[in-house]
Amino acid sequence: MLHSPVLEALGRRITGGALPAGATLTLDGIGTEFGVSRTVAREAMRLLEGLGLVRSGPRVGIVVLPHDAWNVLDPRVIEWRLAGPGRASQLRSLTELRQAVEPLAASCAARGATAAVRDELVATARRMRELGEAGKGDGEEFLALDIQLHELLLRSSGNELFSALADVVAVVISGRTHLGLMPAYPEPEALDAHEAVALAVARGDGAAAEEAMARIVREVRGALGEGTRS
Amino acid sequence: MLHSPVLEALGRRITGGALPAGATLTLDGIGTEFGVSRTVAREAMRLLEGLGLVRSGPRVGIVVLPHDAWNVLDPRVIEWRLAGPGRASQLRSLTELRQAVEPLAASCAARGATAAVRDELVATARRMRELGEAGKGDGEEFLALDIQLHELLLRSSGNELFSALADVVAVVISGRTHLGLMPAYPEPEALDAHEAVALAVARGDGAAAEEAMARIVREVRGALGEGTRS
DNA sequence: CCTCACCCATTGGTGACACCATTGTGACGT
DNA sequence: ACGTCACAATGGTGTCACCAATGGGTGAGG
Repeated sequence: MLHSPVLEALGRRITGGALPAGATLTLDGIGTEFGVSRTVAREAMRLLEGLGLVRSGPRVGIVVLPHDAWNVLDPRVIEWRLAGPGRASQLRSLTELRQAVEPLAASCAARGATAAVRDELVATARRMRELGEAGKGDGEEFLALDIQLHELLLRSSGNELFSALADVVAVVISGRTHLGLMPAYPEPEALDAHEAVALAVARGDGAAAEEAMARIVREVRGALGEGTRS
Repeated sequence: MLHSPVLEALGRRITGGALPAGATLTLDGIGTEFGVSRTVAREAMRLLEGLGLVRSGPRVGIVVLPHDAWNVLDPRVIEWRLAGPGRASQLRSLTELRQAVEPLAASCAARGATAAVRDELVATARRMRELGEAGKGDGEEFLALDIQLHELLLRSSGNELFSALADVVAVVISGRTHLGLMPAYPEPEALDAHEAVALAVARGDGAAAEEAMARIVREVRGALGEGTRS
């Protein structure tokens, strides 16, 4: 897979704004810049076209499209934008999406999760409380548990569209701690809410799970929304 | 653009289940079947790979991946699955996603929409009521208005991720009437709810907009959830 | 029966080529 | 001076023939 370098570089360059909408590229240009043949440049370009980042036509070359034509829900586009400038804005959009999706996903999981998943959820929440109360709320282990809990919920929702967001949510959560936005001692309410979700799902109480998850996401949103009012 | 036929055909075949997970293809096979060169077969295959439908490697050919590896949020995948068997299940998943996203989007739109959009929303809702009470709830014009209202809301939410779902929601809505699931005389509650959303957004009342939109989507879900209990 | 090395089918990547749509330019006429 | 039309340059689209790399099946050997 030799496109990776080309695709990655171009994708990041476009989503990062280094190549603004309306900028044009040529296959030969790409080929010579990356020291790669026309064919692989073409394939990378096709992928970019599939992501809605560019449009190509004879005589005009490869034109960068405005951001409202992008497939902003594609994991690759999300990752690129999360890595470039505008990371904060992207994080807010994603958190808003989480706010919409995760409560309902939790409610669905309360109806559809297997017994094994229910057990794992409460065990995870319990472990999170232990670590949090030990002042390790900003550590890798706490992060891994946090991700695991949310991923378990989304994947057990019985809705493949929610499951598809699990990776994205994982990236968002890890982004928050790696950006140093997590306190060593998490808010007790956050710990309570995580445990409440797990327990509600375990006993099949969809409404309670939904409400507790809504509390979690609201807290997350408040934590990173400070100062960046749109 | 010669990949379109190949990409479309293969995509539909895979998402439709005609090519089950584990099935293998070869570039030469694709080329001869569609009367196309290896290069374009390769590019079509790259696109499919980008959608998570297949994986390709030397000596192994192109293998179809299980459905949990698919980019189920990609508009093309959604369209293909909506056209094939499993349309009903896909429709339920999408409606669940709408249930999660649209209420929050309406709430955001109440804060962010322009004056022009607010006016257009109430005009659209009013026109829907007229048509609905005239017994044209299953017609093309009513459908167009319904789509317009939801699209305006999503696009005015100020969240690009919600905006990206506008096309999908449009397809879902149109799918419902084209499948003959819309009554000529819509439920009065549905008409009321649409108007309530428009008015709430117009006066900037996010909570009311959210609540009214939740009513709409709940009604939709009930309408197509009958009989297909999972 | 298990292990391991080898073979070869099939993708990955390259370069050269013909084709054609689009666009910009310039000539021509009014 | 301005509009129209035709032509040529540009750069993507599709094809072909070729070589390199890889990895799974196969068969020999323990």
